[in-house]
Amino acid sequence: MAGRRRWSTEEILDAAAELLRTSDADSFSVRKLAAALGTDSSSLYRHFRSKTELLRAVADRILLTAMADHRPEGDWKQRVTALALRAREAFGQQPQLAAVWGRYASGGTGSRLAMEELLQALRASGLPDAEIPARYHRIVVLIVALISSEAAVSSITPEEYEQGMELFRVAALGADPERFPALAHFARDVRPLGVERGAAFEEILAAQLAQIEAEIPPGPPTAGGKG
Amino acid sequence: MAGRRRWSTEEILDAAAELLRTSDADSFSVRKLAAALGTDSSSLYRHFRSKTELLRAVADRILLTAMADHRPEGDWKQRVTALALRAREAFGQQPQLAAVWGRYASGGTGSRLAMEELLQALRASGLPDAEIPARYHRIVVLIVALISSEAAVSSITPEEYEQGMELFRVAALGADPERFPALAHFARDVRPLGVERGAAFEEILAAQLAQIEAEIPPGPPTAGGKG
DNA sequence: ACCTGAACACCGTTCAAGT
DNA sequence: ACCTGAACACCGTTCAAGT
Repeated sequence: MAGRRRWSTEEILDAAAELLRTSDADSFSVRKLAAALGTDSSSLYRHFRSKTELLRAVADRILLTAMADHRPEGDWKQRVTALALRAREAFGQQPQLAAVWGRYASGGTGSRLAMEELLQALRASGLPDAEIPARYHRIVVLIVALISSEAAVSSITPEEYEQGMELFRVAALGADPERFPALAHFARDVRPLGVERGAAFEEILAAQLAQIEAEIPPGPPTAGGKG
Repeated sequence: MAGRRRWSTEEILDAAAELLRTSDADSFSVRKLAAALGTDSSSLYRHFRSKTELLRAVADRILLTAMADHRPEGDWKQRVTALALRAREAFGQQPQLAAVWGRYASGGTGSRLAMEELLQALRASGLPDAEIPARYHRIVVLIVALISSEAAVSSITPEEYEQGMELFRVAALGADPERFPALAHFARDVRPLGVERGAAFEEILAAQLAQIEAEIPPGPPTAGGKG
């Protein structure tokens, strides 16, 4: 096994995923990946046209892993929520992948599994087929935005975090009550981005799903009730 | 005027904003900014501790410009929507700034103006003061996520866009109907991220605001009616 | 035919040496 | 006292020259 020289595309993706998982913040690079594989960065360009293409493939792999053992449960809203939380967890501490995924989507098998589950959940909602693509699009835009934004915020360094908190404190607590009456009034209660974000994610998604539910025309209930 | 050697922080911010507005996608760099000013990049580090700090200051300036002539109109939901659309327009084609803003927020005067207007709008909604900070946070998280995500998606190059579209087409149109029945069924109707995003932004925000409105306790209507 | 060392054209940031 | 040229430690990507 030692001194191996040839690497399959699969092995490269695995190594990249591993490096992304274990390395700090934004420190992933093609050169470091090559070094971890004991080869030169130039040889990786035989497998991928660019760093983006490589990261896109890794992102799909992450999604695939997250979706592989996913079993839908509950009503359609619970299914969409569970799907979103899975994706969120998968990309949680991998801001670079979340950013790539957020910009280009992934477009592989992982992506297919996620698309399929979301579409199935929407079909189970009772929405007519004609209404589903627009709602699907809205949900995807929302989930991708929330996940990639959250990952970006979570990846700032402690120093950057402190700097941001300080700026926020100055902006809020130092606001002139004459010019900024509402801000001065709530200065001690408002929180900056990135603090206690967890709940916001689910609340925002729930509001979107509730809105879609309100648009469902009355009809026979779908199967799944207890009695 | 020619041959000037000293630059104020203000002038540097203006030059940076100008360079960001006119340069392509991700091509902004400290070195290019220094070159545009006719100086060396090292001299800029007297004014800013890091590139992030510089960009954060420029982002706040963008927000300040967008908010300076903003006059609130309509009911609280219209005010929040107008605010969100202003910010969206301001950061629209400046993905680097949107990314920095999305990660750290800006924390200057522009930020204050935006915070103030959002808080005032929420107060006008009839929500009790105690409920406002949590709703405020939800709205901020949502708007920042949508704007920075949209900017990121909009900044991909034409080649990357085509690559992404091709991946999406393969994933959707090539899906095996046995394994991916819903995806195969909707293959021609679903759209990838970044296509016709405009409507989704407003729909998602509207759903969130409707949800918040539903949480408002009954009370005397606020002023503003016609008759 | 396949692979890769070395190079190209960049980065952000620092600091010793200059004026 | 102030400024900055040159350097440090990196990037992603290409391609001629090697085996």
